[in-house]
Amino acid sequence: MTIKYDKKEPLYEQLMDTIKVKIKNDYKADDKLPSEREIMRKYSVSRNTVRQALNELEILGLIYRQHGKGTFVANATDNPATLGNEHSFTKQMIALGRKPETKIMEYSVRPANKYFANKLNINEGDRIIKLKRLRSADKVPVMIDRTYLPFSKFEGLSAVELEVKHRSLYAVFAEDFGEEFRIADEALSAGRISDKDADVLQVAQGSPGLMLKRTTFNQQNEIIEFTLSSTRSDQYVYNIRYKNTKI
Amino acid sequence: MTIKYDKKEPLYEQLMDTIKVKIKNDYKADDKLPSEREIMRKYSVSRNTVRQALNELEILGLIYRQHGKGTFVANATDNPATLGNEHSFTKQMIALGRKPETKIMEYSVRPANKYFANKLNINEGDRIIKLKRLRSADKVPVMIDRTYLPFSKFEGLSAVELEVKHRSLYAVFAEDFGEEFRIADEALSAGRISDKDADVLQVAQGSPGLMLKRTTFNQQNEIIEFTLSSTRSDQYVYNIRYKNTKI
DNA sequence: AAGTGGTCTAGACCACAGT
DNA sequence: CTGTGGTCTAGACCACTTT
Repeated sequence: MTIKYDKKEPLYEQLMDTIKVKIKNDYKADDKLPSEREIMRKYSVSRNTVRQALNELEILGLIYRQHGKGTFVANATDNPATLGNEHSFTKQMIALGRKPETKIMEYSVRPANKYFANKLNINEGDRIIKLKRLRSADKVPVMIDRTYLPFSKFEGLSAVELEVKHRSLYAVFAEDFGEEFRIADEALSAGRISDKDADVLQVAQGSPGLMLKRTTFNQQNEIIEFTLSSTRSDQYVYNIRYKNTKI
Repeated sequence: MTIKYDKKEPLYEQLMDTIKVKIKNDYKADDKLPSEREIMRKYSVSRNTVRQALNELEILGLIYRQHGKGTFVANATDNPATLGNEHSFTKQMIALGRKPETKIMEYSVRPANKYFANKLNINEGDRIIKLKRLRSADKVPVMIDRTYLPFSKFEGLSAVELEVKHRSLYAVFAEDFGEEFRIADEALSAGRISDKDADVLQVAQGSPGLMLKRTTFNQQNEIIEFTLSSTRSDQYVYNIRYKNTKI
């Protein structure tokens, strides 16, 4: 792996990606990385560039540093991403050096029953779009999302945009439908993965899973999305960073 | 406010504090800060030093930058609720109309093993305080917290303060020890409640539970707390509200 | 003493936004 | 075009850890 000037990507990002791959393939937790000065010589970049790459990796929780001792690989299962407040599955997985994939298992339009009418704050019988997606990382199934959308707001939503063009749901909401989200409420709990989902996620029946419900509101405070997610507990950790804003 | 070389504090931290005060007193949300080059001249520091200070403020969520336009004051009330407010177990239960109770099951001082030394970023063998607490709501057991603190920072911590006087851990940290938290990283996952905890929480063995790890950093970025929580999935839901800042 | 990460300088050029 | 933040270099010295 070499670092090139002519690429569009900044040097420190190329360096980050290179180190990410090495962490994933060659190193294990608490292994020592080469010193900043060694990395600098090896890739012919300045020390500031090396430090910029390492700073980002530190923020992502992939490495930790000890003054006077060195830079070490963090335990990936303990502290995966801290990613600000990034709650996009795809971006989280990329940040962790894993290859995300999303497969649409179902795309249908149907009348809302009482439960979903209530969740989307529409009338029973109004049409809704149901989108069932399997999220994987490095070919390992991680999460099943069931997303329910009011048809009236997203008529013409194309599965192709999501699956083939790899656009995020929020990007399509904003760019194709002018629906910018203002608030997203998430509720996390633990439960047993249903037998049907367990087969898809390739875990034993009765396995525990992280369950997530999300309700998203647009700028006019209308509900634009209700999603139920079921997640393999051994493959996914939900990270949140709280900042004390009091100065 | 001036920046001085002779102080122990690095220049960029002095600059951070100076700008923090200005944000608090002189600016309001979305106000434009002076450009990096202006700040550089004003305080006679290099641009890298200015950028280091601004990077930290950006990570803290106090400012945001726009390429080509400038640096602006962020809205302080954004993104997830700060700890000590809605995410205090006690306040959350009160908000739900339930009567919270906390019982200290264990309070001990012991040498840190490798795992906890690593988690608290101290040396193996350094003393730590272990605090095990059972949280209940309306007499129903909900959560077991195991909190580990560096003894060097909290020598003299009294269990009485917590149990009898009903003060929160964060209140005691701040008021009795001058340790204000700056960042708290939480990792949520699902798992099976251990047999020992299942007895205490009065659930069947093997029941799923919401597992939480929290690492708290003080203003100097030192770790002041590491907590492991095990929660009854039928009694506790973790809620987060995301707000969209941009637009 | 030697090696590590942490801080700092004084430059330079690039990419983006507004005139 | 000017001014902004973003990236990058080639040095320097400091603070900490281990030998």
